[in-house]
Amino acid sequence: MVPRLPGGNLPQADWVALSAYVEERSEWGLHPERCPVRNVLSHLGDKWTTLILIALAAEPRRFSALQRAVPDISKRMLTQTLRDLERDGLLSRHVFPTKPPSVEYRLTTLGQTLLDPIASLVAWAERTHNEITEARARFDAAQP
Amino acid sequence: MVPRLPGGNLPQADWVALSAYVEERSEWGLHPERCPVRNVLSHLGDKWTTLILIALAAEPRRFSALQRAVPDISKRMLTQTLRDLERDGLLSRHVFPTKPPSVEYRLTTLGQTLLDPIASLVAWAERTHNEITEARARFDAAQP
DNA sequence: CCGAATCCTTTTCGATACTG
DNA sequence: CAGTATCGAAAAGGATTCGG
Repeated sequence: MVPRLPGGNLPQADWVALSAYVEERSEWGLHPERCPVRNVLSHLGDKWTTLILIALAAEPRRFSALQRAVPDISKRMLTQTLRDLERDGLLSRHVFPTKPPSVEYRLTTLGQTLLDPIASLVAWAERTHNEITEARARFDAAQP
Repeated sequence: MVPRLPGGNLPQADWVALSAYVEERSEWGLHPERCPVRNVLSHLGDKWTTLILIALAAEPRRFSALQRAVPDISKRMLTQTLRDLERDGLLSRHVFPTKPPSVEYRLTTLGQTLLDPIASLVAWAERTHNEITEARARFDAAQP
């Protein structure tokens, strides 16, 4: 049994895919660990991961270049985020034995495949951020 | 000047869109607040928002139904997440004056438009989570 | 230049108890 | 049923210092 469309005007592919996903997993809901979506989202969920991936979209960059691309990240968080991404196989780290040493980070093939979903999110954000800002203002104005 | 492709085999649309985005904003980098992407991502970044949106993809649900769909969320976080989504205009809240009262949440038109990017992410997660798990194991095994 | 280590603050979240 | 209020634990993040 396919549930009815919420508004009646949404492209099918989106909600069908998502509700199918939820239905298939209804035995254990969206439980943590066993659920790949939870796993991935918890990753992209942190403050910096997606920004680093975006900064590496066009070309490999060095540590200091990444710091300039994301101006308000600390060295600590940049190091940690890069390590996590390397661990997941989304980027690779290349050390050049210059003096002083330089280190380059580049997306792996796997990492590049994530750019498509991210680009989709970014485009959505640009399209809708005015509308969202207005919605927030309305909501706050209606509050006692 | 368009930067060179990292691997040489990525579909153009993705990285072109993203690097264009970064280049355009290079004056102020990806600074917080002024940057819609930061704003949106910080939202989807939290632990529950995306899961709630997925749970509402197919049909409107009541508070308790949402708790069943996302079994490990607390009432506190469910309330808070729903409020934030309502504030952003992504879902609407409908109170039915029954006894005891029931409250239904449904995606707005704006909220529905976010399902497309989310579905893209979910699909990516399903495609790649095996590969990511293996990458993690390799990385951890290589560690002293 | 790149990053590890330490300390400390802020934010997020869960448990519990209580209300219309 | 659908929340609110309060508290404390835990995680995330920032500042600083040090080293290869």
